[in-house]
Amino acid sequence: MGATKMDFYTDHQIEMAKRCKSLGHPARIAIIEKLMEDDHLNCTDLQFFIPLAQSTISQHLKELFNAGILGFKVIGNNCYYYINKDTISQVVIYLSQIRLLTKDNKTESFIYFKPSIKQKQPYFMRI
Amino acid sequence: MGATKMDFYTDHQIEMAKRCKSLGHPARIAIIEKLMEDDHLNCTDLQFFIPLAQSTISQHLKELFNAGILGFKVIGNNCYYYINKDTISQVVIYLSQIRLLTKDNKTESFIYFKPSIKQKQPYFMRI
DNA sequence: TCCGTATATCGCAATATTACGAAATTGAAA
DNA sequence: TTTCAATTTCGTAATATTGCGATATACGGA
Repeated sequence: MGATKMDFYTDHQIEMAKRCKSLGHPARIAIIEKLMEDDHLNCTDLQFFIPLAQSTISQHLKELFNAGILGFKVIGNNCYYYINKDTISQVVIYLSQIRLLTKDNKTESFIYFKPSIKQKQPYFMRI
Repeated sequence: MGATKMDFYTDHQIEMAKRCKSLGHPARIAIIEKLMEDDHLNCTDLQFFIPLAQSTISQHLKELFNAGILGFKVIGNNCYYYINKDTISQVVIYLSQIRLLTKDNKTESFIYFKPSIKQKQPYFMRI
């Protein structure tokens, strides 16, 4: 279908997914890395660093803004986006909690190939 | 087009985007939260917690596996996925660096509405 | 061996995303 | 006022994602 079923999930799950999703495109990662170096780049400037049309970059900026990852300021006719550190922190805290609260899996395992399944990596089987 | 231009980006950017993208769906967030609580759930068990078809859950598990977020073990006929803490750590470290290396924007600003633009939030204008 | 369970894969339909060029809007400059 | 530059929005085409049912494969037990 392509349409995500939304009625089951919590607001927090939906919010975290939206934030991660907005980071889930290499162009948007590249934009963030550029803005990290220089917070005085406008949409036009970013065209020189990322080989996409200006309208496409604008769309990516909008998506990052809608996810709360970026904010922006208007100076005259120029629009300067900046990284919203608070939002990044929230994602970092969430993922850190996932990592911390996940139990270590100390079970011994050995490599086991399940022949029918076309995975690129082998299965690991616990005895 | 719908097809991401890939030739420009670094491997690291593509990898980070892939990892974030795999976290960018509420069903996959919900799966991870369940696996965090209990690492002994198989695909069939997850159906009781997440209202999606088994084939759909299997697809989500595969995507998380392909992004390196999950690993799995086969015991008999059951397949137990577990959270790959190392991968989560890598994402945490990457985002922490973004946050740390981003300069604080101390410029004063005031709220400014640009009437033509249908953003939900006001623009901020630096004097 | 045959059957049931678990799971990945396939095929399909509906929707979303990505990308671009063109058009519209605004502020600033001429 | 007219023009220019910056940016968002629109329209459109190509591709990707999401979700489901059906199917195929493998394992374990009867």
